[in-house]
Amino acid sequence: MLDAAARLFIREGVHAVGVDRLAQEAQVSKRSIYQHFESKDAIVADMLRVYGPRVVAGYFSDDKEEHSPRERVLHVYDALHRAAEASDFYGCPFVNVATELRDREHPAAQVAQHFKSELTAYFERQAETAGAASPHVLAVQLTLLFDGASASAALCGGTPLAARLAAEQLWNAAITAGPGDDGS
Amino acid sequence: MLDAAARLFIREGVHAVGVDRLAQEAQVSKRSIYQHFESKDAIVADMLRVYGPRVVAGYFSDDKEEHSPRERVLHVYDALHRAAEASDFYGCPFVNVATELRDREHPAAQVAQHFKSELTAYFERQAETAGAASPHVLAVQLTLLFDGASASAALCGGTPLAARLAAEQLWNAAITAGPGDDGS
DNA sequence: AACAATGTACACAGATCGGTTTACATTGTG
DNA sequence: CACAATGTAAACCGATCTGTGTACATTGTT
Repeated sequence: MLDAAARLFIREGVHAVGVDRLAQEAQVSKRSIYQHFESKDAIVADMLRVYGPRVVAGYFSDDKEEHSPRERVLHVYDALHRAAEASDFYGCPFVNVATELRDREHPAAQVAQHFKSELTAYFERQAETAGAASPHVLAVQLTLLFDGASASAALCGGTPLAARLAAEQLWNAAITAGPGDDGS
Repeated sequence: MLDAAARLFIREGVHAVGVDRLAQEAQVSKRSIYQHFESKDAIVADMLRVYGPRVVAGYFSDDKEEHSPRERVLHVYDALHRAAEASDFYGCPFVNVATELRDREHPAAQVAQHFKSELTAYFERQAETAGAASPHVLAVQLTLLFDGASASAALCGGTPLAARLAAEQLWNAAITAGPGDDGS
C-alpha cells in the first residue's frame, strides 16, 4: 500500500493523486486505508517515513567497504547522476513533497526535513574525518548542490555532473585549507 | 488579475488554488477569466510570463551602475538571502511551478525553464567577462547553488548565506585558474 | 458452530474541481 | 436612441476531492 503511495505521490505529486486512485492502484479498498491511516496527510507522512531510508541508502556508500570520505561524498553525486538519467526521476522526493505542501509544520514536511538533515549529517561526518576547516558549512553547501542538481535535473534534464564537479572543488578547497591530515 | 494569480499560485501552489478562488481574489468574474484565458494552464503560463521578468530583475544588478562581474554574481545571492528572510518566500517560483506540474512540455514549465536559463546566461556572461576557464560550467554550478539554496530556505529556513560563500569559492577557483585578467 | 475482527464493495455526503451557459447590467460609439 | 461589446452574477455540468456509513464476505479463534 505505502509502496503504491510512494510510486504515485512521487511521480505525480501529492495533490494530483486522490485516495480513490491510491486504493485502486494498491488493490485495496478505500475503507481499509482509512482504518489504518487517519487522513491523507498521515499517508503522505508515513509513506515518506518508510520510503525515506531506502532513498538515502541509495546515496550512502556501503559501510562495509572501505572508502575515503572524499569518495563517499562524490559517490552521492555519482548516484544522483545515475538516478537522474532514469525516466522515473522527478527530483528529490523530500524536497518535492515538502515544497508542494507549503507548510513546514505538516507532519510529512517534518519527515522530509529529517531525511534532508540526515544527508547533511552524512556529509558533515565525512568532512569531519577528512579534517575540513568548517565541516558543517561544507556539509550544508554540499547539500545545496545536491538539492539544486536534483531540481534542475527534473526540470531541464542533465546537470548533475556539474554538481559533482562543483562538489569536488568545494571539497578540495575546504580540505586542503584545513589541518594536516589530507582527505584523500 | 495576473497579480492575484501570481500571489496565490506562488504562495499556495497551482493545484491548491482553484479558478473560483482566483476570480474571487482578483475581484473578477470567472466568466471574464475564461474569456481572456483559454484554460487554467494558460493562466499559469501567462502569469509566469509577466511575473518572471520582475523576479529576475530582482536578482540582476542595475546595468547603469558599474559593478564587477564578481560583484554582480554575489549580488544574486545577497538578494536571495534577503528574499528568503521575508515571510512570503516559498522558494523559486519557476522551480516550484515546474516541479508541481511534472510535465516538461507544459507551457508554464517551458516558461519556467526559459527564465531559469536566463539566470544561467547572466552568470555565464559575468564569468566570460571575468575570464573564467569554463564560463558555462561555472554558470550552471552557480545556478545549482541558487536553486538548492532557494529550495532549502523554503524547506528549513536559512542557508542562503552558505550558498553565497560556496559561490564565492567556486568563482575564485574558476577565475584565478583562468586567463590573466582578474575578475575583481 | 458461534464469534469478533478484519476486509470488501458501494453508495453517500458536502465540497470543490475546471469549464460552460444563461440572463442581465454596463459601457462607449454611431 | 440604438447597437454591439464587454463584464457581471449565478446556476449549472460532470467529475473529482477527502472522508463515512452500511451491509456483506472472509478469516482465525474458541
